Amino acid sequence: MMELTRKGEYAVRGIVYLATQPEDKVCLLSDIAAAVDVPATFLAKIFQQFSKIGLVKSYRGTGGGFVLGRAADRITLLEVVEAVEGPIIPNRCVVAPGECPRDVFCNVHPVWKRVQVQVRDVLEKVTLRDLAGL
Amino acid sequence: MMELTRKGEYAVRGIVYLATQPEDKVCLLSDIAAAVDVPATFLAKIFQQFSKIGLVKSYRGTGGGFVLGRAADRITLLEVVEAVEGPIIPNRCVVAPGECPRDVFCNVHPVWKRVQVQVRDVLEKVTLRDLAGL
DNA sequence: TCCTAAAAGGATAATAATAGTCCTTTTAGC
DNA sequence: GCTAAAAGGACTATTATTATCCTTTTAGGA
Ligand code: SF4
Ligand code: SF4
Repeated sequence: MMELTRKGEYAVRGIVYLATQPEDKVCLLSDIAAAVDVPATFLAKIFQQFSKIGLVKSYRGTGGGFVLGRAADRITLLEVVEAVEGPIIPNRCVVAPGECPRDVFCNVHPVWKRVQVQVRDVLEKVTLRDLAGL
Repeated sequence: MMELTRKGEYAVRGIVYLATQPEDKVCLLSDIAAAVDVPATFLAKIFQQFSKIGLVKSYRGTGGGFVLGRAADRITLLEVVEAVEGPIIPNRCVVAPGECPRDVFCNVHPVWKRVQVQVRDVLEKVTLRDLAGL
């Protein structure tokens, strides 16, 4: 239960690797993929998602590649994970009131909410700089 | 991400309902299923899992049904969830050292461990008695 | 002992999600 | 115009989820 998918795992690996590189260095997707041992075509999709929301900046054509969209200490693990896995939702009822008709009287509901807060809290306190370990 | 499956949700609903009943009352699966709005055939499978590990006691034949295997305040939400969803594993590397060859130098690894601890902690502190709301 | 109630177990099936691959298109540098 | 590299789209294989249905076992009661 609550397992990160490969996609999520690959996403973290890839962007953490970027964070270990000099911040002005434009990295090739193929290099990143090789370095973190992820299928390049799959990682491409992931970085496209990152790019759309500005987590990374991409340059096309010769000399192109990727750099972080912000300083490594201003990107949290939570952002990275949510970018590819979607929001942290331990149970559908936490997403919005009314999702489950039982939520008005349900005592379990607040527990899932608590789980959500705790997980988000852990992930939010970790930045790419922490993970790069420099 | 981290979403409980229907099975898990149904499992919680079903056993919480049992906890709201008088503790010596043998409840029919069909009644439980109707009360918590879950397909009876599906809930049957879930309660079979509960039964195997003693979370509920089952009686077959006429007058049969289910009762809690222990007092409601001695069954935690964690146990219930893990019974049907398996252990709380935010990422494969937390299950055992060596699962991922990178874990020796990986800074992300301990974060997932922390997530695991936090989630387990929240769920462990809640018992069926709390959830039954009596 | 036979009938009926009820859970246990097993097989199967439809749908959705995951984990990719491959090909074409766009963009940019030389 | 050639080449490098990311972006986008279509497609596929595998696995997990969400069930349903049928048969078997167990037990109670007439
Ligand atoms: S935990 Fe309660 S509110 Fe949430 S989905 Fe389950 S029954 Fe509904
Ligand atoms: S978080 Fe680190 S140790 Fe865990 S699977 Fe990913 S790379 Fe491996």
